[in-house]
Amino acid sequence: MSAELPKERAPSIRDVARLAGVSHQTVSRVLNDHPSIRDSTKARILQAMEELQYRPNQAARALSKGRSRTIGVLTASSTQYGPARSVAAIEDTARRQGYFVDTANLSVADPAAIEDALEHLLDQAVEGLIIIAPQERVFDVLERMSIEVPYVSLQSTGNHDLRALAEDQILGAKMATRHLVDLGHREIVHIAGPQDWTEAEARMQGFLLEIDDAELMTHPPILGDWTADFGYFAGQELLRSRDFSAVFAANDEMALGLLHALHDAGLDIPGDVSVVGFDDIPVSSHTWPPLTTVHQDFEGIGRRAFASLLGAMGTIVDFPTGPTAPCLVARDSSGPVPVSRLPLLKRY
Amino acid sequence: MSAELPKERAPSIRDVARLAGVSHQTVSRVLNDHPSIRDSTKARILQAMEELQYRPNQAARALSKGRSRTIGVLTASSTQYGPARSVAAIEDTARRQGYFVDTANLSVADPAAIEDALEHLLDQAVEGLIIIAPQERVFDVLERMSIEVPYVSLQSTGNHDLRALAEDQILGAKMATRHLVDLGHREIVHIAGPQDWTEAEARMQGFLLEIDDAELMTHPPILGDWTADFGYFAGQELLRSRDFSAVFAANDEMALGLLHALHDAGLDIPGDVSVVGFDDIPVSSHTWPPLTTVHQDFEGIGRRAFASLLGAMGTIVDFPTGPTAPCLVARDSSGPVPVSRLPLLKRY
DNA sequence: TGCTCGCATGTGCACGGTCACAATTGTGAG
DNA sequence: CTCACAATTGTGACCGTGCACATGCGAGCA
Repeated sequence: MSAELPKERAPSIRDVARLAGVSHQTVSRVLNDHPSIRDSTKARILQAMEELQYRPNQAARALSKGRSRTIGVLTASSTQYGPARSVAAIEDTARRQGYFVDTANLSVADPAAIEDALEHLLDQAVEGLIIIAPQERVFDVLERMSIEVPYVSLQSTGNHDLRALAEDQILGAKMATRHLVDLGHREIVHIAGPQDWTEAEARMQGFLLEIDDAELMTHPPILGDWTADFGYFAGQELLRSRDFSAVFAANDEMALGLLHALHDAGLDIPGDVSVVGFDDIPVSSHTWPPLTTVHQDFEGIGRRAFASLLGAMGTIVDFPTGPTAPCLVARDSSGPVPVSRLPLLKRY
Repeated sequence: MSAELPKERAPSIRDVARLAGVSHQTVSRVLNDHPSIRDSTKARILQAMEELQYRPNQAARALSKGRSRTIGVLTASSTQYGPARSVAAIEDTARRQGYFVDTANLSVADPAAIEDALEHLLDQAVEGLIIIAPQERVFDVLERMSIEVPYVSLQSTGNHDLRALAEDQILGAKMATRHLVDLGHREIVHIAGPQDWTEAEARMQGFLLEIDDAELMTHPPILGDWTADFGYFAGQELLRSRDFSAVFAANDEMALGLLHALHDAGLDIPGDVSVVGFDDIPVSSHTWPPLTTVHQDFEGIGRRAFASLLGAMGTIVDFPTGPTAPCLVARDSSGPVPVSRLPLLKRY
């Protein structure tokens, strides 16, 4: 904690000008590195800035240029590992490009809250929006408010060039499913994410496509809410009502809850049941047993989203946005289908 | 994605004034709800605003008032559950109070990066700073840059009125340790967090205080880095070199890694070894076995930090900041000390 | 030598609010 | 009916930068 008592105004471009013996405009030119300035003048000005600890006033700049150099990030799940990671990457990339990032977090995703959060971001005159709250409702509100700012959704609704992301999700889910099929599993069930999340849908789609490819059948996926609690609940349900030798959960948290339920029932993993998750959150390699999952490049996704937004804002993008294709990380929660599986499961 | 072609300037206070047939100043008064305005006039102006979709320009306001209504959050670990949760709470509270939040994330915590991030925030003319990067280095940089903005650290260095937080950390650690002592454990080891994190220090301190109170002895704590990977490594080390019946890990991730190592060694939890974590991250209730841990009110901490910052910024705080004392959540990873423990452990 | 041209720099205003102060209108007492 | 005084509204300057345009100056060329 600290503060200066005088509370005087910060030095302005004119203060610098006076000290350097030039006009304020010349100082401005230095700030925007205009080509034609004598080197000696420039040096003098830079020194004056240094001396006064000059710091350009963003508000004034925004006012006069009509550009805030700020983007808004609307997130509905900033406490989850993936989104948090992506947001961090967005912030990092944006900062490098001289942009500021304003975040608005949705604790509840009802329309009023969504609108409130968007209003807040718009009040800041953001030049673009990144949405990490892929519920359809958000887009409804976005539509209704007739937002005049370019926006990009991390989860891709398919309208813009982030489509690649959705494809990655499908691919990842196919890889996970294929992995189980290759291990000999024939009765595989899927615990999906919330219906209105594009990611959840893509993963489910990938699962179903692969099941179809392998000419297998499956029960309708259970629709969850991403939480470990739900995974636990789903596990209990599955044990009560279904025959299966493998489960593909749409994210690691649900997979974790599922493991818990299976353990509770005295089942061996992967002896009795194989489990595969999605995301590769940091604890996945230390669950018991360590979780087979699909690794995602959350940071790449974030960078890509920002690049895409810059594009939509009319800026040419010239920095690496390198996304990585998802890859399967086979650990110990998945294994060959047990020969003696059926009698064991029938008990439940 | 969407955009208006005309690209005309947004309506200003003067446009509203013209439409309502008043002076721009009167409009301004409505915006700042000045007391003496005729109701009829006010109504007319409000309607004009509505009609023009008027939105006050924050940049202009900031420029003329010299206040940005923005606070900066510097975080070094925004992808971890606790900090993420606190940041979300800060953002939420700030928004409710009409403040904007600018975040800068430290991917690496070297002085240059810290300085860069701080520069970025100061460029935005933030009125206050919340630091969630409690490494001492950050404060060194803060000192060196002679920041003129009030700041508050989420982890409390003891200089300001967040001291309560540190006390909570100590208390929580004491509760965890006491829990193990009460179960009959006499050889308890501690896996601590990084040395330069105030939280890690507070938890270690709580542990040592309680051990002392119980007139027990302990090995010097192992200094970790908060990650599950480290917890796993630490577990292997402990098994190789120490006798113990219980471990108190400074956070849940490390506790998780530790569980993994213990499982690998074929040990039963809590039959052979009891484990207690700290934080109560959402997956803790679904690890195997479910983890006994200390629940923290991350949101309360965030709110409290913001309130404290407002105080430092000279604003009277009049909203609930309710922090919750930490509480022990006893699950299945801790149990009575095994009678036949010593011979079993000696093997390692 | 006179004129054009490009570089380096200066002048004045606009951006969209707020503030201090002035002007106008309304109200009640004498 | 008049006047003091409060309630309401208006006027103009200013916050810090950037832009459009003007100016001064030296070089190149006929």
